[in-house]
This record gives sequence, structure tokens and C-alpha cells, in this order.
Amino acid sequence: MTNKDKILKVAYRLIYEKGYEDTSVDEIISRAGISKSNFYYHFKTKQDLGLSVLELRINSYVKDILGSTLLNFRLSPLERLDSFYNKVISVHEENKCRYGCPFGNLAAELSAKNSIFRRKLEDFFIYWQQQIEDCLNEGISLGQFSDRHRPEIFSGIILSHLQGAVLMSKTFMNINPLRRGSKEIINLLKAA
Amino acid sequence: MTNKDKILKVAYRLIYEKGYEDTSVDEIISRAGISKSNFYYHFKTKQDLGLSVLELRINSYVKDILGSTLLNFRLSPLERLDSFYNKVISVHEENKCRYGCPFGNLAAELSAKNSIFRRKLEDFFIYWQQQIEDCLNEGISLGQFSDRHRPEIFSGIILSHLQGAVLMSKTFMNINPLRRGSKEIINLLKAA
DNA sequence: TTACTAGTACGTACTAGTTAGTCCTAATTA
DNA sequence: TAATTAGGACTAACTAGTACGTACTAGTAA
Repeated sequence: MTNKDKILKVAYRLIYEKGYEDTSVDEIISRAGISKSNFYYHFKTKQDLGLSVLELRINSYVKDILGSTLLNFRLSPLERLDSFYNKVISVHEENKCRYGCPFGNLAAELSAKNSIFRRKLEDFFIYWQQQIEDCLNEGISLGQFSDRHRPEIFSGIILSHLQGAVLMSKTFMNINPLRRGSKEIINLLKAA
Repeated sequence: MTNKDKILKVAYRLIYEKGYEDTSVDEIISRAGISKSNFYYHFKTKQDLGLSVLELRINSYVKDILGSTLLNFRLSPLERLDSFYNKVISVHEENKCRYGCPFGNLAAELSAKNSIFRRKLEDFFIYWQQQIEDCLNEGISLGQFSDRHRPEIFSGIILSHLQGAVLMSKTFMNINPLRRGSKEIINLLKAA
């Protein structure tokens, strides 16, 4: 593994667990076991690294989380949404609900004071919501979901609720807000 | 106005707009026009101040925001919930959606690393959700809300969604996630 | 020759928090 | 009445530590 990869790997975890500002370059290089000059050889600034880490997060989220659930087109729309919620729940349970959503955390911390991070997050949220909307649309045409809820609006509710529920689960240190909320949303969608 | 009140007033705003860690004691005393030793005369530590500010926030939120809307019992349950959403929307529009929810922000920033803040926030969120649940229960018995949604569960969805929607509105710098989401939730509740 | 790595020292700015002591008022005491 | 004491409110100067980032030397490997 190259030193650059070591930096990215360490920062990937630290920024998620402690937040961006609270993760220092000194701690990253110490944990990666490399020199500071080497850090600044690979990354122009701390923000440069932070943005790289965010892109990595997005890519691996799309591939590993969404790809096997919401974007797994071998599943039906209902199965896709359901498995997505289950996957998110199991990830947060593994972390004892401690860390919240990597994107929501960065959005809360940085979107007011750093427009570059804000725009990257905004783009990803828009993409994410669009995937939910597509799932809802297909589910409605297949008769799996009630047509009472307009996908364009309801996808926004699903994404917002997910962000808030993960935050509540983190604050309560308990998966129930996310588990119960997601279950009820699935029920709402199924209800005729 | 006493120096202690000046400190509280300045910190009240700064902690909301910039977050807790990003608000330094130096900036607080500089804006309040007092000395650092005076700060530490009135507050044992920065956290001591932060907790005082959080309590102030909670009290004034209950009094000024909830008191005139969700807890204004001269209004019907539907009017209470509707006016609550409208109030939250107008507050965030005044801030150009920049700052997010004062409680959600602190929860995202601190609940993983400071259990005192976390518990205070948890208590308030529980209280908040209970007030929503009471509103839903009364609305159902009056026939204003559909009995399809169990208040105990749906109040959690409303609170989580609100937190997430405010965060999305902050990230998008646009009130629509909150406005459209809240409107749809009201519709869901009204639907027979 | 170019890419990469280590090490060390440093600069500047900022952080929370401490120290020792001043000023003023009000109560107490001779 | 006059001296003394206690304590609240306050301050300038300081400590000790951390942050990001830079400068420079020196070395390794494809």
C-alpha cells in the first residue's frame, strides 16, 4: 500500500469518526506512520485531502451500499428500498450508532462555512434522492407502492427522514428511531 | 446589561452560527468587549458556558417557537402543527437557510464526543417528540388526522424528518426541502 | 532523471485556561 | 466617627499546548 493510500485510509476513518476539523494532520501522519513532508507532497492542503476523502466516501457508498440495495436491479423496487434500509441499519448497529451519517455529519459541520464541501455534498444528495425517486416511480408502475405519494416529493421526505433518523439514533445511541421510522415509511408506501 | 449577560448573548448567537468548537473564548470576549479573566470569573470553563447557552436555547425555543404554535392550545391540533412548520420555515428563511437547527447542529457535532451535551439534547428531543405525539393523538380523536398513523411512531418520523429537512435546506441553501416535505406530511396526516 | 520518502526545525496563529493583583462597595468593628 | 475587613467584579499579562503549513537537507528507487 502506497503512503498516499495510507493517508487516505486513515483519514477516511478519522474524519468519519471525529469530524473534519477535529481530525488533525498531525494525527493522520502519526497513525499512518509517515512524515509530514510526505503528507504535503501528496496533498496540497488539509482541505485537498478532505475533498479526496469525501469523493472516496461517495464512490464507495454508491458502490458498496447503494449498489447492493437501492441500485441492485435484480431486486424489485420494494426489495431495493427495504434492503437499503436494512443495510443502513446494520451498518449503524455495527458502530453502536455512534458516528452518524458520513455525509450528514460533513453537511452539518461544513456546509455553512465551506462552499466547496457544500456543493459536493449537495450534488451527492441530489443524486441520492434521484435514485430513491426512480425506485418509487418504478414501484408505483408495478403496483408495489401506493400512487398516493408523488415520488418527486416523497423521495425528498425519505432522504430527509433518513438523515434526521440517523442523527436521532446517534444522539439517542439507539437504533430505534431509524428502525421504527424506516419500517413505518415502508408501510406508508405499501398501503393501498 | 451585566457582563455575564453580554457573554451569554454573544455566545448564544456565535455557537448557533459557527458551531461550538469553532466558537472560541477569545472571539466571545472580544465581541462582548470584556476581558478573558472576567469570562472565567463568570464561567468555570468553556463547556460550562456552552451548557448554559444550550439551556437558554431550549427554554427560549419552547417559549417562543413551540409556545406560539405546537403548544398554543387555543389552536386546533392541525393548526398547531401547521403553524409550527410555518414558524420554523419563516425562521430559516430569515437566516437564508444558512445555519440549520441549533439542536441538530450540536447533536451532530457533540453527541459522539461529549455525553453531557448529548444527554441534554436527548432529553430535549424526547420532550419535543412527546409534544408532537400529544398533538397527533388529539388530532386523531378530533377526527382532524387520519388514524392510520400511530402517533407514537409518526411523531418520531416528524421529528426526524424535520431535522433532516432543515439539514438539507441548509446544504441546498434553499427552503424547499423543508417546505415541500412539511406540506406533504401535513397532507399525509389529513388524508382519510 | 524523476518520483518519492524521512527528518527536523521552524513560523505564525490560535487555543483554553491561570496568575496575581486592582477597584469599589458594604458591612463590621473600635 | 473612623478604621478595617470581606468579597464581588474586574483586568493585563501570561502559560502551555495545538493547529496548519513551510523550509531545507538528505537519501532511495525506478
